[in-house]
Amino acid sequence: MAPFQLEKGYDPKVVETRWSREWLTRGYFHASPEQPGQPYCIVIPPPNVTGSLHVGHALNHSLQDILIRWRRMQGRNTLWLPGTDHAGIATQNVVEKQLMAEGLSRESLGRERFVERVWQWKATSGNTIVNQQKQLGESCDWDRLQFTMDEGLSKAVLEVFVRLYEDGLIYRGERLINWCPRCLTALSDIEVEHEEVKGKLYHLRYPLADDPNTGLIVATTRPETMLGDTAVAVHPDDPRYRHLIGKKVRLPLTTREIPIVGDSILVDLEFGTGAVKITPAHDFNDFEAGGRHSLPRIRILDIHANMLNETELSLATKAHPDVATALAGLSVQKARTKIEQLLSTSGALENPEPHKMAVGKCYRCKTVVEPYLSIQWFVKIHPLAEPAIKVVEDGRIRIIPESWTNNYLGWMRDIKDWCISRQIWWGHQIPAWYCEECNGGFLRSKHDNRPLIDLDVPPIVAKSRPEKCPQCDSSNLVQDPDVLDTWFSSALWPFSTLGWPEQTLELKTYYPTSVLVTGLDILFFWVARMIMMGLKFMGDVPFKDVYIHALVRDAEGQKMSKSKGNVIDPLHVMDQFGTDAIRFTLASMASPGRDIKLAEERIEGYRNFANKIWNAARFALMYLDGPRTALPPAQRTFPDRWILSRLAHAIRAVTAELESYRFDRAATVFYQFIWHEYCDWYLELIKPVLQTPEHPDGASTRHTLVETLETTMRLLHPFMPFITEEIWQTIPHQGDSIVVQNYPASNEAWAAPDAEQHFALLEQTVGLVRTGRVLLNYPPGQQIPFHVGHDDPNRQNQLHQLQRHLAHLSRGTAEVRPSHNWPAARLLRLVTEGLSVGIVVAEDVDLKKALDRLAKQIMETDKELQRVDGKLKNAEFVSKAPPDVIAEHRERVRTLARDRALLTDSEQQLRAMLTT
RNA sequence: GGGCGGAUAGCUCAGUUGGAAGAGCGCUGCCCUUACAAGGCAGAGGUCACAGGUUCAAUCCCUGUUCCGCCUACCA
Repeated sequence: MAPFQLEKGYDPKVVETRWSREWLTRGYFHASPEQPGQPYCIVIPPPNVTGSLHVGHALNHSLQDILIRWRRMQGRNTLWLPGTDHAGIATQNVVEKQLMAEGLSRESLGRERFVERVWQWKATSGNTIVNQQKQLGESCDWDRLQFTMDEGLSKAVLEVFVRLYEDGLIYRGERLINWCPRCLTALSDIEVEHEEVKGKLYHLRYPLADDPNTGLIVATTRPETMLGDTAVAVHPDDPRYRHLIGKKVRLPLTTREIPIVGDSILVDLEFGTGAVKITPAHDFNDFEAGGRHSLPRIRILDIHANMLNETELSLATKAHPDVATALAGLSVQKARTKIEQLLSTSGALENPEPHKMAVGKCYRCKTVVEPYLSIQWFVKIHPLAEPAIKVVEDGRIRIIPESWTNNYLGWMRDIKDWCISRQIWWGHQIPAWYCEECNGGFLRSKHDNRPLIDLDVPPIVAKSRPEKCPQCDSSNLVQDPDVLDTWFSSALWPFSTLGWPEQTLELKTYYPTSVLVTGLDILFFWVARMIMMGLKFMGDVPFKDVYIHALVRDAEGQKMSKSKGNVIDPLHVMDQFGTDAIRFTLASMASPGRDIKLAEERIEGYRNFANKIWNAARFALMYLDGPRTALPPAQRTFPDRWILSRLAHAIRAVTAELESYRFDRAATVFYQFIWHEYCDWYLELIKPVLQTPEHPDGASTRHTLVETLETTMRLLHPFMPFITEEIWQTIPHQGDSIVVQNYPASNEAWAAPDAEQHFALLEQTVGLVRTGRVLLNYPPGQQIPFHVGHDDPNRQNQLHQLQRHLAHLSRGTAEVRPSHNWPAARLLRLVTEGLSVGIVVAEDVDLKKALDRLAKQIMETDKELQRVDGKLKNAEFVSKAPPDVIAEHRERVRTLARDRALLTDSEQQLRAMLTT
């Protein structure tokens, strides 16, 4: 007796709400080091606390959940550790926008109240994404949800900072850094996105100091920085200019004279005019060159990337008074136009030419960043990078797909020191203090009142605020106002979340984690840094595998973005097609090394797949009344033995694909097995048994039906957790939830090569009959009489055994006997590979379609025959190809020739029918 | 500028340790056959980007070319 009935169509909503809640209530996802089983741990890439679930998360999280559910069912001690990232700049921007709407600003609030305000915001809105993750069915251990600014994780950050400082791997220095004039903070190199734009290459004429009638033409894309020039460089081997090295030029618009230096690194003989202006305070290369030639650095821009005010400008650059007036306070863009005018008027501007160039933009707000001279904190990265290179080279960390390995190694070998200080308020404040007493007081910034601390002021670095200055005992200490790069705390994620620096049981059990699943976009931001920090502080890799998945794009291959309006909202899609459908879609499209172009039709297709599964379960439930007997596999009916064999194959295949992270291929296996093998053939094959009361095979067939369906649900569960749970609960089963059942293991006793062979013949025969039916315009419902036969006596014998199935699946009455015994008249004969079927032709049938088909098949057979025979006639092929290949070709020629004869025969008979 | 990946059916993509080209969607025809029309059955559709080379045999291996993505980079 079926315990429940299922609705006619699958309605995901009710099912999903119920089970996602139920799973959590029952605590299935809670992990504990005491649990048995080999540990399997994944830490989630913590999404920004400001975020909401986008389709990239959906992909990333679906893949992890598949792995986690799979391993959990395999009996591993499984932990999927969730959390969110405080996302310094991004979050600060969100809250600042809110303040702006209220007519406030962070400066007006002050640091303390602002940070309080962000925490408030986090408390009310910060869990959006977590709730959405639960909706997606993610089987994270939510009891262990972490936030990068939680107390424990902050403790880890302090510990790491202090130890790196003590090891000499963190230092404070004055450098050119990437500055975002909108976020008003430094950025690391990788936080800058480069974009190619059309600019101009300007030619400026700098007259020689001792011979103003001659001069140098320098080429530049940024004429507005010329007031900050402190030298001009030429190549020391350049015959055009070599003699000028050591002389001076007069810097236009100013009263300054600057030297001409020889520099073979900065100057490319081939490019531009061969002469380059050097502006050490506003260009990375020029900064380096300035260092090489001990040039002064003249800053002409303020923190907003505007020109300094009139006084500052004239003082710093010795610009002519009218020039300083004209330029003061202008933005870079406006200053460029103005300078162009001024130079043009003074005759120093030569013809500019169009020029492609890359501009850097802030990855958070897309504002053009400026190279900016300032004092920042840096991580000395090479000592950390070296071991991180080695573990990948040695295979202790495997990157999948492997092709990204070189990318990683290349970047790591050329890595630059990491600028970790940010001039924002939301984040981990740098644990460094400065003594105001010893240093005679600090100036404060006009903008936000931060103390301005010179490079020569020694920091006191400690995990907590020192009581007093070790030099002078003063308690007048000022903490460094900067906070750390968000990615600094993220880098510690695999061990900080497990309790480090405490030596917890969790840390011992789950570190190193098993695999890190992530998109390529944060390979350098995050993955590389986790590897470095893990090796440094845990002495071991943070994970063994790094699986890198694709980026999700829209159907046209465009990057999804709000401004383009092409964003697919996973929540909307989940609502429309069901969570299982979107999960399965993303898994099926996760082919390595290729971006995902996501179209809604695909999701719809897998919604249909879910519905198909649902109806297969309904079918099973309809026919489960009556006893069920478990016979040994070998004693079961042909359809049962066949489907068990195919199921065993599916189990092997899915497991192998999961082991190699081929989610896409696993999905194909499921689709093929469930839809085409299980539904299209198996369920059809057993209908006669199920629909016959008291059928002798009934009890065993019902058992196999349940057994295969139940196993398939467990096999599929990691991919489609909701529908499989719902069906599993409805059909006969043991246990409380599919979540905690064993994952199917391949069963050798199920393998039945003979049944598979029988099936191939059955499928081929039924296919031919059905084709014939269409050619003769017999409607699908009409019973038709037909003959079947095979050249091979073994096969002929198999056909006899299959007779009932043939008749049932072809909807007709089957006569099995050799084709030479068939009636000559009124028969459409179709032939493939020795197999013949003959379908009785009724009086009023139009034979044209059938004749066309026969003619076409004869042609194709001929073509193939020629091709294969041609190869066999090639002496070199026969002498050099392996014997089994040659034998195969010979066999093929024989079969084709036979088929051809029979087909021609059939055609003639059909034509004869036309004339009678 | 350097590196990587891609080019296979109308579309989106699998695949081949080299030996008869695959799926899904879409399309065409016939069917509401008592699990499913979100369905069933049958079918059409491809010199596997181009040019060379290796081989008995290349969609697959090698070289070059073109086009498209991505990463990276200081050509002022």
